[in-house]
Amino acid sequence: MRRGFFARPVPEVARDLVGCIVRHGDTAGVIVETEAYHDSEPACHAYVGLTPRTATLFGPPGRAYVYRSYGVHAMLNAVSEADGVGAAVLVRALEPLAGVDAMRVRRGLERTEDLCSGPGRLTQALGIGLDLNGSDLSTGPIRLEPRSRTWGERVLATAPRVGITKAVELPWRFTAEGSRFVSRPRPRASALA
DNA sequence: CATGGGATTGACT
DNA sequence: GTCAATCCCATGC
Repeated sequence: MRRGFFARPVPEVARDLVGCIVRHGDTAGVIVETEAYHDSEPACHAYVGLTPRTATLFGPPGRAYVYRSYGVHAMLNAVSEADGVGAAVLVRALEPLAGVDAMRVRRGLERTEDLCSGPGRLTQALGIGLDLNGSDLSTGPIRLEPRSRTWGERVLATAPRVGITKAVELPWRFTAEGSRFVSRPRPRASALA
């Protein structure tokens, strides 16, 4: 993925990442769900300003922001917008593409639909840990790759973001409509222009 | 220094 | 449907 891809308004980056590929080691998946976060709205970690926790968010675009959620799960984000702006795209669900057996071992599950259908699940399936916070998404170890040509046919849907208590009205969740690999709750789809 | 609160998940009623 | 696990960090005294 070109580095300039991420230096744009974060809702656009989130929308355009649906259909792209996340690769880590021998595992990979197609992104079917994302959410946008921006320091101007209170659901974003960067809303509180520059702190040790949010330093990666305010850094240059195209890096990974990986943080621990609920003391348990690792969450993968792609830092976006200009250096100095705190914004990122949360990757919420993947359709497994490669290394599916390794994903099953890491997750301790068999059903393909359960391997990567949630932000904490997909990091476990791909073996993505907190040590990758700040790493470059163009060079790896985590890499983001462009959409395949066939993806252009898929319909995109927008919905409110999941699991937040503030700025709940913003339609900044983006999903591949009809995908069985989107996380719960399934969005009530509204077509995106 | 103490406290409260999560960008969730999985197990259980 | 409800609920606990689990821990980092931002905030306030």
